[in-house]
Amino acid sequence: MKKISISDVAKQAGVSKATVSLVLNNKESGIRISEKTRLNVLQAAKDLNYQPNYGARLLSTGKSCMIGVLTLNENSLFLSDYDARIMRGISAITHKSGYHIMILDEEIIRRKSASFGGNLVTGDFLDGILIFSPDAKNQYLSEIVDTIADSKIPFVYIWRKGSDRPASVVMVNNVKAAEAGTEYLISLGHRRIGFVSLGERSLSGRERLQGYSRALASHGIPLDEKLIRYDIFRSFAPEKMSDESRIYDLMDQPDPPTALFVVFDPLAISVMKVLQNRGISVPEDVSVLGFGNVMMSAYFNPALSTMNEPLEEFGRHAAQLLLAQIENKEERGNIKEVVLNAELIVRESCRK
Amino acid sequence: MKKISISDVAKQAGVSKATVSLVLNNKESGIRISEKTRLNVLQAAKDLNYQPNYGARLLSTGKSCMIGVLTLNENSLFLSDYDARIMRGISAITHKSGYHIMILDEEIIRRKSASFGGNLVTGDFLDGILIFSPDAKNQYLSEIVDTIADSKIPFVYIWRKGSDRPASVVMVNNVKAAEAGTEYLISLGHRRIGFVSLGERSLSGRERLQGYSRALASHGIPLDEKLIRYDIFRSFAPEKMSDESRIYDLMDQPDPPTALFVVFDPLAISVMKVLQNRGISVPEDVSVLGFGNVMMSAYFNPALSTMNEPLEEFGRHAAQLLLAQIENKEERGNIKEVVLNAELIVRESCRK
DNA sequence: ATATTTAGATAAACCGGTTTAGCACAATCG
DNA sequence: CGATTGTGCTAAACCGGTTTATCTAAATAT
Repeated sequence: MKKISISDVAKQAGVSKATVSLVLNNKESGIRISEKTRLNVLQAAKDLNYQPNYGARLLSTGKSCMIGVLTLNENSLFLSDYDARIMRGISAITHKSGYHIMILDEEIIRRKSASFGGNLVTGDFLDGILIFSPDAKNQYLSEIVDTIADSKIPFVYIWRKGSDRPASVVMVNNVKAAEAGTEYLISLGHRRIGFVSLGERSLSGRERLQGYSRALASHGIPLDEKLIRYDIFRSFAPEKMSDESRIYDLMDQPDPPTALFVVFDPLAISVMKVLQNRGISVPEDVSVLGFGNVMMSAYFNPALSTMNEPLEEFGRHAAQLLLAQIENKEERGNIKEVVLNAELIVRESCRK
Repeated sequence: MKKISISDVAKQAGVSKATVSLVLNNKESGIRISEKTRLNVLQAAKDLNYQPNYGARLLSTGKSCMIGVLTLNENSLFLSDYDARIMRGISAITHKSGYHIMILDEEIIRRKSASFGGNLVTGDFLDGILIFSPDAKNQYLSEIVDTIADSKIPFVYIWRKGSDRPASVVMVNNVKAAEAGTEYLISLGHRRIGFVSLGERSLSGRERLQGYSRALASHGIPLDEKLIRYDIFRSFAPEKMSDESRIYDLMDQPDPPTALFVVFDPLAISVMKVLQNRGISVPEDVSVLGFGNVMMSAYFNPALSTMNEPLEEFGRHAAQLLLAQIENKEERGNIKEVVLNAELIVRESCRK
């Protein structure tokens, strides 16, 4: 039982391949087809349950209707619901326009092998690419972006401009969000506010520090280096965490913070857990504000108040920017920046 | 600047297209190429930075080296790190073999549209499909599986056999795992053990109930219906949760449970949170055992003891089964069942 | 009645690979 | 030395669509 091809349909309908193709794609090209023939072809296609061959169409049109989503955080895309929310935004848009999504990783792009379907990027397969820029400078990124840019496939950055190659980008205003978060803590009456960050290489961590500083400054609160901590745990995954001492150290100071602004929710939760186990209760003894609004933040006890990044919207914007480029080729090079704001979600972890 | 095609390489090397193709794919076919020509072609390909066109190759070989991952839980694949772990297992295997992964959803498969790249399944694009069977009977599933099966694309089920159409499947032994978990609670000295499940339609919930019952039976503990709860919250997402009364109700009985076996980690965490807020502490007053080992279980305070499903392994097995079918076409129809065991992870939520 | 336009359909080229039958020539054999 | 075998390569068909220049017949204009 062979697959039905367009010729089969043509034969069945008593017309040519060309006619079938024209009818099935019914573009408003100059070419006109009589209603009778049209229905005839449609019927034949239906009778035979004809489905166009993807490869053939790809070859002749050069359009795969496929966009790639690239992440460089090894294995980390989808590691949390965080990325998943972005993906949902992306797929909402792409699916509506008839595009499919492919997951890419560094390895896929760099694979040079001519065999095995070749390289999706250089093989001119993908119609566009969404790049999740890593939070820290990544040695491979610019190399990979070069490959992509050279192949002329349109792409857009998510999170930040990830390389010198110009392209549209959608990002959060980290400074502003951190400022707003800090303002919130200040409005609650806190003046000794700790700042707990990821590694020093984290770009978003740095930006958020700026926002934090700015908020303090605008309320005349001096910035106290002793309240700032980077890389508090070697890893904040509870299974691997080892050095809780560095959070004790923060709290055991003479004039300890009454509130903590932690730059990433999972880290904030780890911190809360360490505090609780030390007998310091949240929010009674110390308030904790997170950033990111990861799923588990709502589940934790106390539920973590946090800055919510509008991730679905993120994905939607990114997809829209990309599709616009794919569809109006003229507009290429017309790069745009979309900056979204994070909003405070008040739950249970801040008080006073 | 047009893309380099195989003809360009042929011209450059002064040989025919056929020769170039033969060299580049260097199969051990009967056809032999002299070393001199081989190097010559290779050099030309390199000089021109030739990359084979994906669509052309797909058309002529019929192999896309692309496998689809289908989920029917609307928007729920990747909703948690849970699925992400399976994905990691899958991609570990598929990437090694040079396959790419595509995310599918119900909508993509059912889309009949001939335009827009057509239907990936019926368009004969995918080399194989992995189906995440939903936990409850799904009205669309069998319809979709029919489409897939009819198209002759090999597929394998993940979680359970999701339709009448035969195919290999990889699953957890829910009964055994629940039995082991319950045994653990019994070994801790508990005799009044509550069982908290998802909706009654949840298949895994039912299987786990069986295991629970079996463990009780084998220790001569009578099954007490009053200790069993389904659908305890309308939704266990904290933001939407409303009726905490039903968990109070469980604990307020004359002879309340001293331990709770909850069939899914996020639910277990919600339960713990409600208990804590009621002043019932875990594990001091009541032990809680979960199932699934979701990421946040390790983060919660107390860290949730739970039955860990070997999800990466799951993904790996599924991918292997699928690739085997794709590659040895003879072996089709040779369906296999892989049943994996969940293992207990002891953390902080059970005591006594 | 003839010239021109137009509607409707198609033949054929094309996309860029893979695959196979067969060719030309060299090497080996009887 | 003719016959056979083997080596190295290629021409050409094929995969299944899309696209465009062209053709025919009917409709309209002159």
